[in-house]
Amino acid sequence: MTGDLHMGHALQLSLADTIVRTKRMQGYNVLFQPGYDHAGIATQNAVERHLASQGKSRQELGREAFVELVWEWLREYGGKIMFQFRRIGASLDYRRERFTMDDAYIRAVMRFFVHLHRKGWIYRANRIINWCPFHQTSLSDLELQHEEVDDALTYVRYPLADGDGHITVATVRPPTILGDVAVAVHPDDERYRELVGREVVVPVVERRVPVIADERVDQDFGTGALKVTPGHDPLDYELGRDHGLPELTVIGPDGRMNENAGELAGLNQEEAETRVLDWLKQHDQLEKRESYRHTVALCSRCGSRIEPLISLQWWCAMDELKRPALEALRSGRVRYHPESQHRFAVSSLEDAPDWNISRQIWWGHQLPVWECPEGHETVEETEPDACAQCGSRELTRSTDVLDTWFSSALWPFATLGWPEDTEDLRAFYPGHMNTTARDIIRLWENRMIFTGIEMMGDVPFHDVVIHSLVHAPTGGRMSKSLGTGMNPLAAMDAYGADATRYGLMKMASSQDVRFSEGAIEEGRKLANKLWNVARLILQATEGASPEERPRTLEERWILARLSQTQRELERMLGEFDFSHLVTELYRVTFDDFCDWYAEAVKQRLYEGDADARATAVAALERLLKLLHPAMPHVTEEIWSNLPARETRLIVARWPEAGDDAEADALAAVQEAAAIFRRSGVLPKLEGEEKRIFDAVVKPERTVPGNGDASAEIERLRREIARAEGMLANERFVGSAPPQVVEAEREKLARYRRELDAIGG
RNA sequence: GGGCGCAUAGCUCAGCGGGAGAGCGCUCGCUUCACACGCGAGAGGUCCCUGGUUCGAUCCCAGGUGCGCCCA
Repeated sequence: MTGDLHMGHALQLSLADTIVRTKRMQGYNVLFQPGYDHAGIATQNAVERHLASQGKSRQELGREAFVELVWEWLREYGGKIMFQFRRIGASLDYRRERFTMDDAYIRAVMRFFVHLHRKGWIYRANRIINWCPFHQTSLSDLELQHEEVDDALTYVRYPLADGDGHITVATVRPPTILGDVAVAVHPDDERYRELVGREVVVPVVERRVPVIADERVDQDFGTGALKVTPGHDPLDYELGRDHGLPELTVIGPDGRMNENAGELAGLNQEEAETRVLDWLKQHDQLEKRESYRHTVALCSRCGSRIEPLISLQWWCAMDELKRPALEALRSGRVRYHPESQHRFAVSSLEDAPDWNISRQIWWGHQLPVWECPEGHETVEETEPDACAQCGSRELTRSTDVLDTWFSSALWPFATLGWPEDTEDLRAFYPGHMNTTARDIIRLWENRMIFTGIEMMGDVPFHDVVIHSLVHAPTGGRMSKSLGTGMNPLAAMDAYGADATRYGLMKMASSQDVRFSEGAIEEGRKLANKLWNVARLILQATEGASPEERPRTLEERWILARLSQTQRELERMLGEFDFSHLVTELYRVTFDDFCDWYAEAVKQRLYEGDADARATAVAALERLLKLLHPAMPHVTEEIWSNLPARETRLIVARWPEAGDDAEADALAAVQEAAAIFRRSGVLPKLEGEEKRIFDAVVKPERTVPGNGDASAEIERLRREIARAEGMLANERFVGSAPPQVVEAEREKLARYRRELDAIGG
């Protein structure tokens, strides 16, 4: 909400808007709805930074004042992006803007939470979670970033309790030694077999802990002996749970050593590490340190190193929710495009663990959970008068808020008035398509699907288009901090919004794509070409009314060609093949419309041929309509200069694709032009073909290219030899499909005709 | 370690069983009355490597090499 338009938005809007505009022109009742989620952590982070710059903290303000400050902040800085959406031409229904913190939306979120809680699918439990020490909140697995860092691997000797030797353990986090409750080895590991069941002494705290055996230990990591710290490592947490070990935490929510750390309590981790290493050196238990490169989890918002921590959180059980959603994916009721992303979405959902939905921040939907002094929990959509169990009136609301995605999951129907039964819901739920990037599949798409099925009884949409990730021109991730970010607003300044849309769609082909300024330049060229050919036609037709009255070959041909192209475009749109779609728009404009049709008909327009003029305006209209969904601004502007237009182009009727039998009717002329331009040999053409050839090629003023007749003869002879060779091969003629052999014979005949025509 | 994907013209990328393509860049020629953000022509490629299947492989299969992204 407080961000600027980035490449991802621009690409997504370009794709979606192209579909939306086409469907709207085709007569569908289209809803393309804008809005924002409240971006809990990101927004709170921004406001806290602002506070910090004034030397204040949210704790000083208190919760209520802080939340009010966030609202002020949003009023001041929020919503700018909606103007940027307009600028790129996204034809959203801007009157219907929604926000996940609207009162009505909050009611929907409360309804959803209470619904799941009553079903028993929301529960509270102590588990190891990802803790951001900066934001002081839990994070879901999906809100992390992973980054490679250079670290040290420390080899530490743990003496056996009975005084006979030691086990060496390798760790990247020495301070967690204080929380060790065991040392684990692999049961098959010969080196440690005899030690299983004995005890070792944990350094610094000098606690006796058992040596246990577990198959999950990686024998090849470090020394093959693993220190077990259930309080501070996810794998250790599982080991500890399965072996009935205590869960000891030594690092607190603030990232500092806690009271269990004895004399190290209160130190930050850097200080604690120094103290632990000193102790180890003094006691000759530090075997060695070696450099070690590994990936660590960071908070995707602030970059702090994530602290795995045992914490009491609210969870949403996934087993029941995901079952019908998986069924919808497997049956194709919801289909991700391309197919590879469908498989990814299915496996992501299959593997989805229970969802940590609580966050310890202030900005968001506060949980509808009230507690009485007895510790009873009352869960209601609105504040209850008394505890449901003991009737106490001293109720305190939970201080946790919900994961932003928990509320976003309701977007497809909460924005339409749910839980009220509204006309909008009946008209627009379920929707049809949704488009986003791959990393949003697990965060949002899958969650909208199971939420829609659970609350609405149907999926929220049927097609999900996963578009490419746009990378920096150098290939890596786009990143503001690396200076490799590309700004779509700058691209629009330099090339225009239509060109930017075109370029982004051109890039939307493969899974990952490098940002290419050339693609946007191509879009600008197309817009410019279109503008100029429209000028030609408007100037040369003197206000003629559009009407398709084809009298000549080039007119029958261009109308057939436009119809054929339109069918191709419709097919590509149906397959969400945007890259080929815009390429086809470029081709039909430059090659068909400008280079052939416009050149061929130009003279007749100047001469005042009424049929030619009416047909030219009509053909231009069809071209504008085909281009409009991809390039709305320039087409609308040209359209506004057209005579006798009945409406604005955005709501004009999509054309009916007509007969395209004559779509190749210019082939002979085009072939002749190619030969002439290469070789200077004038072809034998008559009647209309001759007239079109002369008008387009202008042989009297054309200096043939670098080739000459002999080069052309040479080329054709090579082709003939190749085709003859293939057809002389009995195994080819015998094994290849008949139509392939036949095609080869036809090509041979054509080459011979052409050779004959130029006198070879 | 697991998953997905990519390697084709100088660059960005299409094509994916029967003659190697586009746009940009480059070279050459065009004051053609819509457009030089233009028109026309041209040069430029062991289609990553090694095997296999096939009458035929850039395309299918196996292995290798080099990259990118996501997740442990």
